[in-house]
Amino acid sequence: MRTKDIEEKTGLTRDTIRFYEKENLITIPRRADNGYRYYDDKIIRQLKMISRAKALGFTLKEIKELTVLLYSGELTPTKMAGELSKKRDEIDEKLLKLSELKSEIDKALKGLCEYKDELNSP
Amino acid sequence: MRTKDIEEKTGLTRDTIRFYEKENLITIPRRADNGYRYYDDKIIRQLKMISRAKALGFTLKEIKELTVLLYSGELTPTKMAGELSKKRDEIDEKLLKLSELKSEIDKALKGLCEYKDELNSP
DNA sequence: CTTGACTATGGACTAAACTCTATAGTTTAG
DNA sequence: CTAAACTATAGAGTTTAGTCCATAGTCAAG
Repeated sequence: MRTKDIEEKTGLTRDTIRFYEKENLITIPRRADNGYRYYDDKIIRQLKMISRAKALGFTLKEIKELTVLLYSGELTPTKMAGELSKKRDEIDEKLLKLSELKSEIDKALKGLCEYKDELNSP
Repeated sequence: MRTKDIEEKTGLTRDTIRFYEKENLITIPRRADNGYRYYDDKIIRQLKMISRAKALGFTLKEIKELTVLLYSGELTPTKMAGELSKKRDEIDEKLLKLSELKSEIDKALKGLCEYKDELNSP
């Protein structure tokens, strides 16, 4: 898959993807004879994961750690297990924070309903 | 509560809090006679919410919208309900993304366990 | 062949979100 | 009282994460 296609598929711009390649966030794509990049499925998965993690407030540094863990196969299984568990904990922390935020909004919405009910009550 | 205390309570630096004040992300704190800021509970709640939302990938612009919704009391209930519902949807989207990320990590961890099991199997 | 759409590159530029600097007043503990 | 720790300010400086620019090769359709 070439650059324009992958822009569409991932929602990331060419420049952003190039930036990620330069920062070693993704596997270096193979090149055709004309110098064009070809992105295989693995890289697409990486980019989708980056896009997702970015939207969740992970820094590129953190995301890089994650992609190394998930896609590079350079770590020993023991090391990987340890690091993945840490990442999992970070995610649980964010899940908690999101739930808290959601609760706050639900509370405000509930307050609005009660306010409305008061307006409508006889 | 004065600045150093609030730094500790929120995990945000003085400069960051000042920045948020300047950007109108928080209610302007009252001042003592000596010019020192005093932060009441409402502001502490605001700062904690900002800290949380920031860690979840919301931009300061988005966070500002949220604090207006939750803390300012300037919007009509109908408008508020609409906007809060939108924010709630955004959070649900992030919850989904987090779950997907967590699944990917769990899958990798599971793969490691199975790899270990294979090593240990007779 | 031509033209427009695609691709590439390196490096300059931008925006968001702080962080630091220089200066100076106030508080607190010894 | 003294010195260190606290507070304040405005504006300059830094970091992160892209985005743009200028240039030029390649592809595809007419």
